[in-house]
Amino acid sequence: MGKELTARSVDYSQWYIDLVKKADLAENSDVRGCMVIKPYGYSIWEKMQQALDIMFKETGHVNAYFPLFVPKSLFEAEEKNAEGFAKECAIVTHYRLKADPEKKGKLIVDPDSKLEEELVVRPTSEAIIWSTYKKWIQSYRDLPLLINQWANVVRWEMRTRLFLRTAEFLWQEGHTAHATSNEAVKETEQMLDVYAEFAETFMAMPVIKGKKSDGEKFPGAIDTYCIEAMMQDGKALQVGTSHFLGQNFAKAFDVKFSTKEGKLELVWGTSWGVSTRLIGGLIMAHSDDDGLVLPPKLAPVHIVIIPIFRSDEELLNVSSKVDDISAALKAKGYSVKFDNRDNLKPGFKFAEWELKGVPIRIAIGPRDLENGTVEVARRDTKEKQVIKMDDVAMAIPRLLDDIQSNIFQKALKFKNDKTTKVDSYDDFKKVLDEKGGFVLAHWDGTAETESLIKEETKATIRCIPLDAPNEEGKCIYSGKQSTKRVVFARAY
RNA sequence: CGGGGCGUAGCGCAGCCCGGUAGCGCGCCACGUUCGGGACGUGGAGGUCGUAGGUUCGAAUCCUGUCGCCCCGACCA
Repeated sequence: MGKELTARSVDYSQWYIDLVKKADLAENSDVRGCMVIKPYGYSIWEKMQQALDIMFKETGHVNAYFPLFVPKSLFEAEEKNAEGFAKECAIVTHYRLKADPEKKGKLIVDPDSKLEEELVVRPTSEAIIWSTYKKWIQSYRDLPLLINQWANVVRWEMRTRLFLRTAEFLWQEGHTAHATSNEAVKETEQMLDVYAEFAETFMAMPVIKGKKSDGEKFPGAIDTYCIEAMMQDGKALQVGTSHFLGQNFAKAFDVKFSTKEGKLELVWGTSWGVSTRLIGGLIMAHSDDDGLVLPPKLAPVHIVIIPIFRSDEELLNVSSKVDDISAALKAKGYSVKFDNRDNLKPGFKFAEWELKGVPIRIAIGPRDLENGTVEVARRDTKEKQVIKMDDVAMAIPRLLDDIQSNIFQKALKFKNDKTTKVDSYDDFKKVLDEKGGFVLAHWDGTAETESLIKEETKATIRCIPLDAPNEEGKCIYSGKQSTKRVVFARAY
């Protein structure tokens, strides 16, 4: 990726794309706006899925799967939702091709196969799921209904960027139905907490939990909660959302239940999701000029072992030791890769695995065999130490824990250092241009002010933080009264 | 949809202005020397130059159309 670029340079965006490609995570597909996730990139997604899925199950959710296609009449049922997504939908209008009578070997859409009703390729699944929930929910005994699905969705974005915004992406979407507003709000907040915990514990990425302004919230939601993370160029990235839907979808799809008292009431809903964008966030939050830095809890390979050898015989000797070490580490549940390729020199392998972000590298050569030692190098700080072979199985777990927390602390410090309180519009603009990051400022709560600030500075209100203390102040733009600071930032 | 750029070997690119045997680097294959921080030598395989048409004795190169991609905007719960 070239030493002239650093993780925080103005060319961050290009640097990021290059890294995604060089680390073998993903590439642009020949299909417009779509992405091919390569095996190494996908394995990171699988690690994320595993961890999240456990957390969803622990909070009482189950997995199911709903159709990719949403009949247009269902899609338009919840007006705000439909309107919000209308401009970025792929639509199926025909179901058949036929041989082109004009051009041999070519196919055309068969005009006779026009669908009576178009099918929208889901940009999100509320419509199809709530139309199904109507059939599933009759009584308070059917509630709460706590379902998640792992799926792909399609949003026909004008411009795309690997992982951060692609025309098709993978995600999970939870859709729950509840008997009371209070319970649904609790669910919304609980899942936001799950996301925040996942981001901080697994991704080692500190986040701010908050609510979106009315202008930024999910179409069809009463409240949109989100977690916002900071990338190393100081820009914000929304990495998860949780929506309190009120009774909007229940109304649109006529989903009612009988209460214990025999009354018929509309159910209350939530939806929440995280996507493969998390991978982009992970990369941009931790990587350095040598490549990815993966937190141990999400690294597909925890430890790579690189043999140093001159001859087949030396490789054989090293290998037998490696087998012992590798077996001991695997027994503790770690993923271990023995890179015994004989066409590459050790230095090349070091660089390559660093590029891929493997947290720990162990090198073993003839010298180590003599001394009963190995060289252990950690990816995050690049420190190397020589330790006794017998100590490896004990030392590695500690080291991995240390790496996990070190990466988090580093990101936390960065986030805190790049978070600034400002009280005037001039300071606001100055901080955005010179320092970047999150800017905490008073806002009068109006959509007009929000959109004017966005227009003039490209900064958006990332969220109204849940933990913001009440504080009297004046809106930096309009000077009107405000009781809380909100988080502004330029964002991806 | 606007502004800019690019389609030539698996990848990255040169060649095009000024038409004349399709090249370079990386990677790949074989052999040898190397191997504790991105090795080297020798030999080899691999391309209808995005696509359609035109000009020409002859087109990667000139002309026209067309398709696609990338970057910057507009757009983006």
